[in-house]
Formats: sequence, structure tokens, C-alpha cells
Amino acid sequence: MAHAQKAPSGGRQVETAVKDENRVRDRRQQLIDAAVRVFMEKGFHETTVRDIGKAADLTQGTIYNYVRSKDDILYLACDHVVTAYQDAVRHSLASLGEREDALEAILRAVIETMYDYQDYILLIYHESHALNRDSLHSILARVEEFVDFIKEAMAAAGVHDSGTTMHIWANIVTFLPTMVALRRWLLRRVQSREEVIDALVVFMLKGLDRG
Amino acid sequence: MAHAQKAPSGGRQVETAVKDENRVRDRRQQLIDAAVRVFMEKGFHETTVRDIGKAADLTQGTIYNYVRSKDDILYLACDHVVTAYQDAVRHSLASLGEREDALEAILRAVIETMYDYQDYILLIYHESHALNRDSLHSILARVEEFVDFIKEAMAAAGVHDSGTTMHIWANIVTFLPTMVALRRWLLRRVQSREEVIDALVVFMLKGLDRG
Amino acid sequence: MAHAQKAPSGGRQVETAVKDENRVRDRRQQLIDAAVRVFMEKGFHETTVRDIGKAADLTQGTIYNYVRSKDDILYLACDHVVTAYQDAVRHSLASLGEREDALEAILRAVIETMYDYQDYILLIYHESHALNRDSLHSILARVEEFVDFIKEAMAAAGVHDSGTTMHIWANIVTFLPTMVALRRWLLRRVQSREEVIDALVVFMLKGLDRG
Amino acid sequence: MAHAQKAPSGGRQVETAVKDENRVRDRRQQLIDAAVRVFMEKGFHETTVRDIGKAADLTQGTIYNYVRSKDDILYLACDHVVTAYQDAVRHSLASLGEREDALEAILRAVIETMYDYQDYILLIYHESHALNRDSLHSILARVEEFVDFIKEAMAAAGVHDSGTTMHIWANIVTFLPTMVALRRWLLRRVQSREEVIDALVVFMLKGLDRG
DNA sequence: AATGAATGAGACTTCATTCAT
DNA sequence: CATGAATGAAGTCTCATTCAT
Repeated sequence: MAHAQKAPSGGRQVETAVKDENRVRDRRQQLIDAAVRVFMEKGFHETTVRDIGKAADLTQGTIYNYVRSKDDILYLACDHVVTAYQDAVRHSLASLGEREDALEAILRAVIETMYDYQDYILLIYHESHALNRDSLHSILARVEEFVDFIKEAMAAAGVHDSGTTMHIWANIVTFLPTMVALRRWLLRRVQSREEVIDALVVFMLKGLDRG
Repeated sequence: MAHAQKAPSGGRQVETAVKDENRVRDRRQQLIDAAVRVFMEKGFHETTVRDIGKAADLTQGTIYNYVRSKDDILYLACDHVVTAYQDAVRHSLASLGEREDALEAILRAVIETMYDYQDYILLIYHESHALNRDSLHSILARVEEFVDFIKEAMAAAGVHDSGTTMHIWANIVTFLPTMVALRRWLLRRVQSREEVIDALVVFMLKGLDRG
Repeated sequence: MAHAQKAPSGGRQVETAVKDENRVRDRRQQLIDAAVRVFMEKGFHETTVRDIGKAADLTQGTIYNYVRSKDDILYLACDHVVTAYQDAVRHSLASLGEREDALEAILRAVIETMYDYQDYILLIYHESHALNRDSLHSILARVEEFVDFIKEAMAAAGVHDSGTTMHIWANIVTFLPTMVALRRWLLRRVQSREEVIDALVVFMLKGLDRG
Repeated sequence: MAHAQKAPSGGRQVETAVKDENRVRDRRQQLIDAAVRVFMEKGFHETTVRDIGKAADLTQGTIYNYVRSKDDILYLACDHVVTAYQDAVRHSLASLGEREDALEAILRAVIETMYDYQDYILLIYHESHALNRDSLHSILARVEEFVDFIKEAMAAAGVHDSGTTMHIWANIVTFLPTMVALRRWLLRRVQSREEVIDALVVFMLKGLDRG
């Protein structure tokens, strides 16, 4: 068992045979970037480890020094992608302050970021079910955490209702925007980015009694 | 190996080596039912043609008399599943008449059917990207058709707005309910079926200015 | 799980994907003969499944229709080899009758057969530790059974002593002859087959108080 | 990469890249001890060079400074193990003197030492055929030398017969005791160490006309 | 001399598809 | 038309060995 353990904050552990942490971080990023790219293009199952290696400029043997299985790569890719999206939203909201229209700002941030990260979102929706139990749970836990984060942001923006309603609302607010990714083939034919975003913002504001 | 062609109403053609149309229909249904079942359980890529055969009580050789590839089976399964869901909604709305609350009835029908067909919906969202171009387009065409159908139903129920808004709205109405399937792992912890349905109906009514 | 089960009398089960029992028997024999040949020449670990396939005139895919793993092949080969040796001894002793010199005949049968099956015996001594637990136990059970058989034959030939002594004696009688295989590199330089056999028979007769 | 040559007394040469002979001797002993341990536990083929390194507290790179291949390690391990056993026997017999029962003492020494070195003996019988020609010949030469040593000891103890008979006898005396290792799974169920040793001594004494 | 990351050949195994019966 | 055995391409992963630092 030459593989040691590395714990990305809060996620599941992916073992590595390499000791130098900096190197692990760098090579993994190289690997993840390539994997995300090629998974988005061909899908996880159609992608071979060799494809990933080629895209990452790593030999197969080297890849397996930083990861124990192809599944690990998928996990790392999904984790990266989810984190990237959520961080982008959090970052957007960090500079929010106590504005009048905080709620609208939240909705807009969520949707706009979704627009920017469409491909990432699609990757998650297409491939996350190929994750094994542990990996999936780890990813879903991140999503849950994000839903809670949005729930709190909404509360801070003055949205109040029963717990169950807030729960559904937070789910709607985090889920409905995925439509821009999952229905883009149908939306793009008719609407521009701005139109879609505006329409969704308005729709949700009304749904949240803030129309 | 003369594969003739068979056109399932409106979809892409799947070739068969068998002449007798009735037999083709029967065997394919057998195949589809089994495939849907096993795909829902294990996923398309994890399922072997042998698995499907076992579930359908057909040998591998026989399967290939009614289908040209494993991909064909996926297409037939997806087509079946989408059609089943949409037919169920249409059926629900057929008995609608000119009620006052037609819009709410539409929304409720869409969501409730979604609840009933959760597993089917998941199958589509998980596996449709494994379809080849033609098959995917065929399925998406069905979805588009359904969105249009809902759009018209909404109009008939008195919802009027600009074309682009109606387009987005119809997309929201057909998309947001998939949340009950795609977020069930998070919703089920807190809410009952009725609560979720009611909340979604109310939310959408307001979003559509009918709250 | 397309593999059904086949139980070679008393041994562990090796699954097969093929239904026709006659075919399974024939193909397995083909496989086993080839495997024994090539294992004897190159050893189990140095032999690839492709090598076995080439020797057996079976493609790799076909092999895996009759066996689930390379380990299964080793098990089948070991089982065959042990059985062949033991059957040969039993066969020799079947025609024994109630002779005066029954004990000597037993010893001679064991040793001579060992001489004839030297290569088989070497295969067992070289590769049996590569078997997995279950397979090894199955093979060892066969050996134990054989030791008991010899023990009874010795008793029938008038050898009597305490149970523990009989146990050791039966072990010696079945073990010492393996020397002709395991020490052949050293024996062959000096002695002929007959000399070795005679010397061993005489030695054992004396050891068993029948000199 | 200039590998120089080092000759372990009388065996085949194993090259090293390191100059300092003391260091070579020390590191190799470290390596051998670890290798023997891990080979006994998992077998040669199942053991990776990394495993050996971990057990020896040496990195892979370092190992290859003292050895040219994994096969070299096996050779060193086998050589060590054979030597250890034989030295133990020789040591036992050194203090023998001109006793009446010298022959019995010899037999007892051989068997008892075999008992003590069971695991070593098993290692030889399990893995020596993985050695390459040269290495194997080197080990077998050691065995032959030992057989001759025992032959002479027997002669000194008054055992006399024709050359071929003496040769076989010496082989029996050195081979039969391996039964305590190779049949221990069957012997241990019934007999204690002392019983087995006594029975073997008695059996061999009689076989050698000294019963 | 030690380290440990990189390499890449090659092993086992799966499975969609074909085809003789 | 059904059967089910045969095929072989292709995939994942391991690991002995090398080599830059």
C-alpha cells in the first residue's frame, strides 16, 4: 500500500503515492483541468485514462501515482467543478453588503454564475451518477451545504417563512437556474443571455413574494 | 443480414432484421421494459447486453434481431420513458375542460406526474447524454414538442405575455418540476410529497402572475 | 452474472458462462492440457493467459467463457494433475489382490507412478502456493484423502501400528517418493530409474519393519 | 551506472554500484532480512519491490544501488535461507564427537533443525523455481554440497555401503525431513513435534539398517 | 550515495457484436 | 427466427526499473 492519504478540506480522501504535497497539488490540478476538459467533451465513460493523460501531458503511470483509479479522477473533477461554481457565487455575494435589493442580487449572482459555469454544471448533471457511493455523498454534501448557504443569504436579505418553505425556496433558487445549462439547447434558439437571466430573476422574485 | 426499417411514430428509425411487425412490436416492448428497469437500477454503462437479455428473457442473439446496437436500446428506452411521462401529463389535461383554475390544474398535473415518473425522469437526465447525435435530437425534439404543448395549454388557460416570456415560462413549468426527481435526496429529508407539490404550485403561480 | 456453476466431483466450483455441459467438459480439457503443458514449461506467473490460449488454440475471450480468472485455470490444472497421479496409483493397486508382497507392491506402485508423473508433481510443488485459499484447501483435501487411501491399503497389506504411527507412515510413503521429482537433478547424475526405485522400496520396507 | 562485482562466498556474483564493501554487506543484510520476511508472508511474485523496501526501510532507488534486479533479491534471499539452515545443521554436528549413537544424532540434528527452519525451507520449495538458471544452479550446488557433507558424516558414523546407495541414502536423509515443512498442514493435526521427530528418526534408522 | 517520481510495457479481463447451427 | 458460443478490440491498472535532483 504505497499510497498515502490526502484530505481536501471536508471531502473524501484520495490517496497518492507521492509524498511532496506541493507536487501533489500541482500535478492534481494539471490532472483535474485536463480531466474536466475531456470529460466535458466526450463524457466520462467514453474517455480513457490515456485520453486524460494525453490532455494533461502525463503518462498513465504518472497519473496513477496521484490517484488510485479512474473513479478517483472523476471524483476530483466533480469536486473541483462544484467547488468552482459555488466559490464563484460566494465570491459574488461577498461584496454584497446591506443593499435594498439584496435578494435580487443573490438571485442574479446565482444565475449569472450558472451561465458562466454552464459546462461545469452539465458535467455534474451528466456524470455525477457515475460516482461511487462515497464520492457521490461527498459531492451531495457540498451541494447541501451550498443550499444552506443560500438559505441563510436569503434570510439575511429579509426572506422569511416557515422552515419547510424556506427549504423548498432555497432548493428552487439553487436548482431552477440550472435550467440555463440543461435547457440551453431550447432556450438559446429564442432568447439572449440577458433575457433569460432577467426573466428568471423576475419569476423567482415573484415566487418569493418579492415581485 | 438485411435490416429493414421501422419508424416508431415520429422518432428516429431503428432497424430490425425481422419482418413480422407485430412480433417486432411485442419483442421490442419486452426489451424496452427490461432495459428501462435495469438502466434505472445500474445505469446504461454498467449494464451489459447480457443483463438486458436476462431481464427481458431474451438471448443476446435474439436481441440483435430487433435492434442493431446497444445504443439503439438506450434510444428506445429513452423514447419510451419520455413518451410515457408526456402521455401521462396529456392524459391528465385531456379531462381539463374550461375550468377557472385551469392553470393551477396544469401545474399540478405536471408536477404530480413528475412525482409518479421520478425514476423515468432520472433515467433521462442520467443517460440521455450517452445517446448519439441523432437519437438525442429525436428525444429533444419530443421535449420541445411537449414544451410547446404546455405553452399552448397555458395560453388556453389565460396566460398571456410576449413570445419570449411565454417560451421561458413554458420552459420553467416543464423544467422546475424535475426538481422533485433531481433533488429528491435533499427534499425528502424535510418535506412530504404534498408539501413539495403545493409549494411548487404556489411558487409557479406567483411567478406566472397568477398568485 | 452470466456464469453458472459446475461442480467437479468433490472439488471447488469453477463457474462457466457456457451451458452445454459436454462442450464445457471438452473445452476445459483442452484448456487444462494446454495450461499444464505451458505451466510446466514456464511456470504459472511467467505464463500469460494469451500463452495458454495459444497453446490451447482458444482465443482469450473464449477462455473466459469457461473460466472466470487465470487463478481458475491454475486450480483446474492442479486439480487435474493431482487427480491424474492419484488415479494412476489407485489403478495400479486395483489389480493387486491378496498377494504376499502387497506392501511392496504398494510402495512400488507409488514410486513408479511418481516417476511417470514427475513433471506433474513438480507442477504441484512449484505452483500450488499460488492458489487462493479455497483452491488450495480443495487440493490439499484431495491429498489428505489419498494419504488415507494409502493408509488403508497399508493396513490391508498387514501393516499395523498405533494411529499416529500409521499416520506418519502413510505420510512418509506418499511423501518420500516425491524425492524422485524434487531431487531428480541430483539423483539422475548417479542412478538409474530402477536403482532409485529399488533403493526407495527397500528403505521404506525396512522403515516399516518389513525389511 | 557502473556496477562492480561482489562475490558472496562461493555463490554467484551479484553486482552493486556501491564501492564501500562494508556498506554493501550491511545494506544487503538489511535487504535480505526484509525480503525473507516478506517473501515468506506473501510469496515472491505477490511482493513488490516497494514492499521489500518498506520492510527493509530502504527506498526503491537505494535498493537498486545494491542489487541489479528483483531477481537478485530472490537469489540473495534463497542463498541466505539455505545457508542458514545448513549452517545450523553443521553447527549442531560440530559438537558431535565420536559418539556411539552418532548416526541418530545426525538424523535428529537434521530433522530438528528442519523443524526450526520450516518457514525458510518452505520459502525455498515455493520460490526457488522462480530463480534464473544461474541462481538456481548456485543454490542447487549448495544443496549438493550439503548432501555430500551429510554423506560424509554418515560414513564417519559408520554407515557404509556402495556409492550409489550412499548417495540415495544421503538424499533421503536430507530430503525426507522436509516433510515436516511440506506436510505440516497434515501432520500438525495429529502429531506433536516430538512424535514426528522420533518417528522419522526411527524410520530412517531402520531404513539405514541401524534400527 | 539516497531519494522518490516518472516511465511504459504488458497483464488480466470485459463485453458488444457476429455467426454457425 | 432463436440460440448461445466465439471473437478480439480495448480498457484499467501494476510494477520493475530508471534517472534527475
